[in-house]
Amino acid sequence: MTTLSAASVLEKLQTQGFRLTTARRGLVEILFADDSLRTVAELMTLLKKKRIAADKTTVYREIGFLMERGIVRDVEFGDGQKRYERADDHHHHVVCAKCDLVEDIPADAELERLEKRVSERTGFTILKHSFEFFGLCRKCS
Amino acid sequence: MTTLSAASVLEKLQTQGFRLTTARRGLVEILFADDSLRTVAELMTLLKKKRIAADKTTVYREIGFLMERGIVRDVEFGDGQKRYERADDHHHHVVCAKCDLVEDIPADAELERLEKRVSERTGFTILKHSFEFFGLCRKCS
DNA sequence: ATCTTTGCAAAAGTTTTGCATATCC
DNA sequence: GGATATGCAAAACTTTTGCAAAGAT
Repeated sequence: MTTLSAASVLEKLQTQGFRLTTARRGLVEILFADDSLRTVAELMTLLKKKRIAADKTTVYREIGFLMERGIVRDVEFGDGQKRYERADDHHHHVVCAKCDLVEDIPADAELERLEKRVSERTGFTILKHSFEFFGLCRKCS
Repeated sequence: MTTLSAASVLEKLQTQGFRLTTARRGLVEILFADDSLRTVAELMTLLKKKRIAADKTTVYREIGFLMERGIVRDVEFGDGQKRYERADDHHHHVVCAKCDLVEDIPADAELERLEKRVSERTGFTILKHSFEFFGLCRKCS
């Protein structure tokens, strides 16, 4: 699983006939700068910092566009708003119930093996999975 | 982990000074009849079948009440509405992306061991986790 | 009688849709 | 020109809140 650069994602989209608008470029750059999870509100703030004006409709639509193409994926923590992250570089999260700190869980072969186990036991063809852990971080516990 | 009956849950609540209203009784009976996941809309339909009239506010409030007491828990599949299930009898789900079939994943010691591993690796005190698998069921794949 | 629970209406919050306009190639 | 992308306003949905009334013990 290679880690993509914002530039390569954008280039590929352009090749496919899609346009490199400032909103698209900004969002891809933000989401591929690191592996953090962003709400739509956060994405809009970050776009503003880049001096990119974009309506929330545009942000929702662009995120949808990027999800349909498997570039971005969404994660839900159960607080009512979805969070988005780059879809390559697959990993999972621990969320602190007190301070909302989100950290990645280091890659774990055992974690990934589970998909096969579950497939064998249920007969489902597993396309994706979501593992989230909730607890107290080192400072809060 | 014992599997509770609706009656025992209700009895305990009564002991604690809470009232056994028809809405409370109906919701606990519905949620403890099996281990399926229910949206608020579904809960309201099921209440109606039991000839129990309850406002959606009441259902939301009652679910909140039951969650605060650890009787019910919520699970998110990412489709915008929360689903609720009995909190005892812990297990996980596979969801079919095509027909929305939800099945339980058979108990798996390896699955549960992960919580400890994650705790060790991140330093978090893990309070709960959520594992959901999405794919195609036997009929749809 | 008292504390719990309810219903109704309204509000809040996130996400989606319609449509006309603008933009890129 | 023709497809893609955008903004604005309005709608759609789920969930929450305020408050007065009703219900349970």
